Amino acid sequence: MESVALKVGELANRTGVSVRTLHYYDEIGLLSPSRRTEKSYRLYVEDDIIRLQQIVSLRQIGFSLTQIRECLEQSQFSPHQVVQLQLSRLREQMTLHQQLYARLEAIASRLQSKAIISIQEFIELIEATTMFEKYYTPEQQDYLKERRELLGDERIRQAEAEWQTLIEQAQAAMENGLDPTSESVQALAQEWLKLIQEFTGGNVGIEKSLQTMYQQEGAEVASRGAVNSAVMEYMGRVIAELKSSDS
Amino acid sequence: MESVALKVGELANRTGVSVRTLHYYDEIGLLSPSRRTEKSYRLYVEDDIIRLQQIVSLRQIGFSLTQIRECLEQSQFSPHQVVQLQLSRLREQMTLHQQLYARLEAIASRLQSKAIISIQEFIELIEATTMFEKYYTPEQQDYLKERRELLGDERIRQAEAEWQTLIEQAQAAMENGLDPTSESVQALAQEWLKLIQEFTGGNVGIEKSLQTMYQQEGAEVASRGAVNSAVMEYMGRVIAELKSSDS
DNA sequence: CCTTGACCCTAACGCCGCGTGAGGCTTCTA
DNA sequence: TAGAAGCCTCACGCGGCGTTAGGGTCAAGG
Repeated sequence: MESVALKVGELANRTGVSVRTLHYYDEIGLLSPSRRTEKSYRLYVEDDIIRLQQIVSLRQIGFSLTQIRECLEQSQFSPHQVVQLQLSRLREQMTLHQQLYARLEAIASRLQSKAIISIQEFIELIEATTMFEKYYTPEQQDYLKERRELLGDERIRQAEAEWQTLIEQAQAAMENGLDPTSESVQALAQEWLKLIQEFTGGNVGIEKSLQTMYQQEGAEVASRGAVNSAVMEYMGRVIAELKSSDS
Repeated sequence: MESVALKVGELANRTGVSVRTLHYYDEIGLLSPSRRTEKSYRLYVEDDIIRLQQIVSLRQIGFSLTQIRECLEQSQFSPHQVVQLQLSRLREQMTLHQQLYARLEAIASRLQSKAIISIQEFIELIEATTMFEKYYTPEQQDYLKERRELLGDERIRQAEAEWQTLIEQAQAAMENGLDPTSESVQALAQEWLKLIQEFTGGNVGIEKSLQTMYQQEGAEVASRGAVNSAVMEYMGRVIAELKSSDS
């Protein structure tokens, strides 16, 4: 039974760890071979190999090299604690990733309804999505996602075009000083409310969140430049009129 | 309406981006302020601020600075594609994390049944866990986890002690050259099988996986040093004898 | 005996996205 | 007029190696 002593390359081949990694571990003093040849070739004896396997094992469960060092060199350390710590860190990471994933998915699904999109539009979409996260509860977000799928890309594109028209009409009405009680403006308001209804599915909570968003961020930001606050204020009056005459 | 022009600190305060980050973005040419004072203070005008917001938005959905640069500076690029790419990368990451999490959880749950544990034992536990992943299907792993919970920590500790005893007895029997058909050895084999049964719950697939593991890795590795292959071979013969006499 | 090719060595930069000083101006406030 | 606050430009540090670059060593083959 002669003593085994492997050179870096040999050890690397057997363990699947790269030569550079072994060099590095030597460099930082995590695993220095017990022996060297007279030409200073690294020679790893059995104990070194065992230590390497330990390092690899600990690396596999996501430990950093610093943690591994502490774990191997200090006799007092609690696996229980360290594993729990590792788990909680991982959980944090994972929830962050899940949030990111949800965001990306939301963006992806909305991208589908657009055929071609400019970078500017793309970024506005991202901003809108993150704004949504601020003002809608997760449940509301799920609900809205369902609604969008239910309506279909086709209808969404249509609705967006209709919005454009409605906003232009509202702007024109306001600039022409039309009375909020006038018939044509009231009809406009009805269309306006119908579109919102279609979007919210009549969900009151969502309408409230939408209102909050417009109040907090201002009409320009909330609508991403589609409408300005003057028009919103005007339409607010029109709608109030509509509702009071309604009752 | 005078032109807005913010100094770094002001911009930093308004956007929540750190001064250092703004410096860095300037350094790598991602966002260089359009103007400077004569004392070379950075002055960010409106366009710069817009660009910063775009950068922040893209960063929020996990884009690298390089990606952001490409996205902003090249007119031809497909948001659809990039988002899909990002999603698939994230999915990969997430499955890796989930695997890691499962590993850590498995280790944590087995740590519970040990009161105090040495580093060496801890590492052996890790190795055992990763070996399990190799030889058992995910379903089998779930099943075994359930079994362990069902048996309880107490019983597991007991069983491990019993194993020790059994192995010692088997070793002694072998060394004393006891005949595989002898009554005492046959009784030993029955205990042996009973313990395995308790662990596997009588699941045939799991017994097969266990066998495969012992064959592929060798008894010493598979049992983590608890038993050597000579004893395993001996007990194999004893058990074969038991089964043939059984029928 | 000499060459060739497969190894080995050390040293040092590169990655990514900044945080954190150090050392020295400028600008605002008391 | 001083001191605080804010600005500037370097430049190192992090983690875990990959990747040259430039040079020795060793066994086999011509």
